[in-house]
Parts: sequence; structure tokens; C-alpha cells
Amino acid sequence: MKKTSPANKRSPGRPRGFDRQAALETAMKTFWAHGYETTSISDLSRAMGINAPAIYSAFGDKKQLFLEAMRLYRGDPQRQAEAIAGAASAREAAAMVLANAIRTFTGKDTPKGCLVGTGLATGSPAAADVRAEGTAMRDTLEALLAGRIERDVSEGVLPPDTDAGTLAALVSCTVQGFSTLARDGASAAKLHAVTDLVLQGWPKEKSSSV
Amino acid sequence: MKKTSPANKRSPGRPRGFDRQAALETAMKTFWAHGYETTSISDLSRAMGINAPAIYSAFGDKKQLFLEAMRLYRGDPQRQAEAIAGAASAREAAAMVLANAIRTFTGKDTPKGCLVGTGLATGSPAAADVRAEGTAMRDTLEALLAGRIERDVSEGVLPPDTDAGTLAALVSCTVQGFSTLARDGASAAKLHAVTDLVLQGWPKEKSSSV
DNA sequence: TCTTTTTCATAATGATCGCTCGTAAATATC
DNA sequence: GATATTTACGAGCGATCATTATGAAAAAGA
Repeated sequence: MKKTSPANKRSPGRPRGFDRQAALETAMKTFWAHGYETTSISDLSRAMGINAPAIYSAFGDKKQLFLEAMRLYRGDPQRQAEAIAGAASAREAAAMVLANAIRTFTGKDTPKGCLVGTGLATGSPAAADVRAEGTAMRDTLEALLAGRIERDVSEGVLPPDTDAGTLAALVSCTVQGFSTLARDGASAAKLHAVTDLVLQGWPKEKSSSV
Repeated sequence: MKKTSPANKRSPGRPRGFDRQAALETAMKTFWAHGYETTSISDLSRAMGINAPAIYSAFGDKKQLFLEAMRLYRGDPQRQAEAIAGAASAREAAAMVLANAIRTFTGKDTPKGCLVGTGLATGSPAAADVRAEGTAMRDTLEALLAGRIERDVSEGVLPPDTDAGTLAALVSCTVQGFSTLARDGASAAKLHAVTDLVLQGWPKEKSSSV
């Protein structure tokens, strides 16, 4: 049984010859570029610069490595929830989510598109559980948005007949569409222009000042 | 060298023991469900009910089989072009494209989502040329839409400052987003509701009668 | 019936898959 | 230095990958 050293206290034995966090980031980018099942351990080994046994020793198996890369990609889920909850309005929350997606999907130093959306788009039945994690991530975002929209409705910012589920789905749909467009080569500017059109589907807010 | 019999004239030799078109349809659905690289020949062999050598004899190799399945999935490209060109307006062309996507992505007898969008979302460098075919398909649709939009602009149906490229990208983006939403389990009704919101981003037409 | 042509199923090709064993090397504590 | 512990790394595990060689079987024309 392997033991993950606490890193704050030096443990005996030969020290690890590579930076675990840097290796994880490289693995994330490799999965991002080529997908979960279509990235082999030997691909990862080559990209990370460490041999296969070292990968297994440090990260478990391929599935655990991908899930950890996925968590690194997603970032802190609580921060995301707070950002959506703390936005001035549901519309601004949506705009922020879309802007973040554009930045992530068209980054200069990372592969284009969404790691989760593209890397888990399809696959064998053996990877169904990993794909379910991806679906759960999208569902979580959609639920957060729907909740923020409903708050706007109950506070009178949005009309009472607003369909929060559909509106949240509009944002989620756009994010996923951005992933494919970005992978096809769309620029950030183009996606921002699309964002402006999409947000025209947003219900009129009861203007307070303007 | 194999010879694809013209089917109208009987050729000598043992007759094929399976329906080529039915086998192709089964292959299409299998690729649709599990993706291009993540579907193995043995998966296809099992699903199609024919042994591997028969697949190679009838369809060439895996790449050719997928490309043929892709063409079957897409349908007649000229029909698509004519449908978009023949629509009463660019907006109606967009609505038609989105409705078709919803029907295709949520069909009862086929896998959910888009064969091309999900089956080629990522993969190894060895399959880059096949992915490029998928991108080309999306680019073609977007170009057809942009052309139809520009016609509306030049005919005065849409405002002269309409950005045809962005508007076409909005539709393409929505189609691709629908693929992921459908795969995540979204109903056709939900996607139709999203369509209504998306089309609110469409520029106001100069109303002729109403 | 005999030859020709095509398809069939079995079995095997070399390569790669995810993963692990065994041993040498490098650090800690004693 | 001795011992314990951990990692590095070459080699190899069985399984599966896409693909094909082989030869029997089934049809046509002679």
C-alpha cells in the first residue's frame, strides 16, 4: 500500500523525482487535448516525463488521474457557487459564466474547448461512470444558475412568468456550444459577439434606475 | 482487389450473407453511441452481426466505414443547401435547422446527441483528419446560414448592420449545445423552449404585412 | 460436372492497451 | 555504517487493438 506523504513532514525513503502538481497539470492538458479514453498511459508518460509505474504510484490508475485532472480543471466548486450567488443579478451571473467559458476555451496556453465537454463526449461503456461525472458537473452549473434566476424572480427583478429552467439551459447550452466552436477555431471575439445575441433572450428586467 | 457489385446485375460468386445498408445503419448507430475511436471493430462486428473480415470486405477499413456512416447520418448535402436557400427567411431557415437538430438529437430509436459532434469531439492525432471532416461539416452549415442571412440583408429583410457571421455562429453554437444537452438527457420540449429564447437574439425584420 | 468468382469463418498477425513485478537507487532514522 | 522505507525504471503481464492470411463454402457460367 502506498502512502501519500503529508509533504509538510519529511518522510524516509527516496524522494520523488518530479513535481506532482506540475505533472498533474501536464496530464490535465494532455487529457484536454485528446480526451479521456483516447489518451493512453504512454501518451501521458511521455508528456509528463515520468514512467508509467511512477504515474500509478503517484495518482492511482488512469481513471483517478483523470478525475483529479478534472477537479483541477474545474477549480473550487464553492467559489463558483459563491460567484453565481454573489452576482448583482442572474443576468450578470450568466454573463460571467459565459465570459469565463470563453476565456477557458480559447486560452493561449491550453487546448481549445472544454476538457469535460469534449474529453467525455463519448466513450465505451466501461467509462460510463466517468462521463456521469461530467454530466453531473454540467447539471450542477445549470442548477446554480436556475437557483439564481429564481431568486431574481422572487425578488421581482425578473417577471413572475420567467422559466428559470429554460433560461439556465440556454446558458448551459451556449457554454457547450462555445466548446465546439472554440475547438473549430472560433476566436474569443466571435464568441463574445455570440454572447451578446444570446443574452437578448434574457427577459426584460424591471429597470430600477435606468 | 474487391469489387463492389453494381447490384443491378447479378455477378457470379457466393452472394453476400447480410444486408449492406442495414449493416451500415447499425454501424452508424454504434459509432453514434460510442464515438469513432472508442468504438472497436469487435464492437461493430458484434452489433452488426457479421465477422470482422466481412466488415473489411464490404466497407474497407474503420475510417472508411465511419466516413460512410457520417455521410449516411448527414443525408444529402444538396437537400440541406436547398432547404436553407428555399426557406422563406433566414430566421425560418435557422428555426428549421434547430428543429431538425432537436429531432435528430432526441430521436427515440437512435443515440442521443450528434454523431459528428460527440463522436469526433476529441481523439488521437491519428484521427485528426477524420475530425477535420466533422469541422468541415459544421463550417459548411455555418456558411450556408451566413449566406442566407446576407441575402436577407441585401433584400432589406434584415437591417443593414446585421452581422451575418455572428448570427450564423449563434445557430451553430446552439446546435452543438443541443447535442450535449440531449446527451445529458434534455427532452425535445426543453430544447424547443431554448430555441425560442435563442431566436430572440435575431434582429427585427422589417415587417411587411403584420 | 468443372471452373471461376466471391463470401464465409477460423485463426493469427504485430502493435498497443492499462497495469504491475522485481530490482536497483536514494533518502530517512538508528 | 546498518536498516527501513520509498521511489525509479526496465521488463513483462494478459487483454485487446485494427487488420489480414487461409481455406472451405456457395453461387454463376461453361
